[in-house]
Amino acid sequence: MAHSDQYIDKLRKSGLRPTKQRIKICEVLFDAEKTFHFTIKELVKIIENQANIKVSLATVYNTVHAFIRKGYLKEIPLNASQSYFDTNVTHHHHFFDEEENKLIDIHQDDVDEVNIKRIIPGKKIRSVEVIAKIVSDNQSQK
Amino acid sequence: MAHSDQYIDKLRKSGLRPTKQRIKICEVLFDAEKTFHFTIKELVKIIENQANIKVSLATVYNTVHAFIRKGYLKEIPLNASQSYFDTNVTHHHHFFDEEENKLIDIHQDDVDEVNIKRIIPGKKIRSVEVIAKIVSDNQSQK
DNA sequence: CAACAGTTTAGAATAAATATAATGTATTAT
DNA sequence: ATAATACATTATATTTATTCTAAACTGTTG
Repeated sequence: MAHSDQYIDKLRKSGLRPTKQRIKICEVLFDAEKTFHFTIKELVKIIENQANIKVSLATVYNTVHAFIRKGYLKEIPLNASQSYFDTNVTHHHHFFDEEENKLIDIHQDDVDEVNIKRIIPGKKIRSVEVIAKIVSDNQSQK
Repeated sequence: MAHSDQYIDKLRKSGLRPTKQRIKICEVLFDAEKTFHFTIKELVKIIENQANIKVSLATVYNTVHAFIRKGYLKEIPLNASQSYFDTNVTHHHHFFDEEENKLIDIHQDDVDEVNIKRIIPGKKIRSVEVIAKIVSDNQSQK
């Protein structure tokens, strides 16, 4: 299976040995047809449902964070009670639906390059993310 | 004191009665020469230092959230273990220094208008925020 | 001054995230 | 292969931010 090799590669590059549990996590994260957003809790639930194997919370946390460090996952900047992660690591942005508490991807092409004129001496920009909060548009009413 | 009247006004408009504790919170938040960022913990510490009066955690949380609802404070979208708030409610953006865990304002004029081409049916954009994560620029090294 | 509505508070409850320490598994050198 | 070693996994405990709760308090009104 070609996928499996990729997972092993990702794990090794993240400084982790390829174990059954970690490969299972990779399958859920990187085998999906589409990229998706998740919280740790949701990820654990998905694994539990699909799985013939038990993976502990701690392992999930550790593996996800190793992938974040390495850039295989992204954390979505959102002040929520739980952290949101994204398997889409390409440069893109988000709508956050405040009423349904749902994230929606905005493709990079749908947002003009964000041009920041200010610079901080000795620092460089590692990433730029746009969060657009949306709500129902009840323009008709009132 | 003219300031005091403003505080009472803000509290009333937020659906809160003007009490000693709440006015104290207003003083710390809205009396500063410059706008600033804070976590609840930091806010409590500032109040404790300045104060002749004890204000409980619960009161601080409740009051801050009432102000957020009303738009007198802004929550900064950042996936951190604690929530970050901003007394600057004008439209602006942030650098987040990942090494020092520090927020830096970016004035609206320093970022070109973010143009989002995509729309979500039935929804309207309530706010657009840019977060630029920055790290040390060790360009000299390798 | 008694009754009432709304406040404040300390402490308890909740929940996410992280740390710990014991047990389990894989790898290495022999 | 096998013993020795290094790394993993797990359940559980801990930590920390936030929210809830219930009792005590304050101030206003009849």
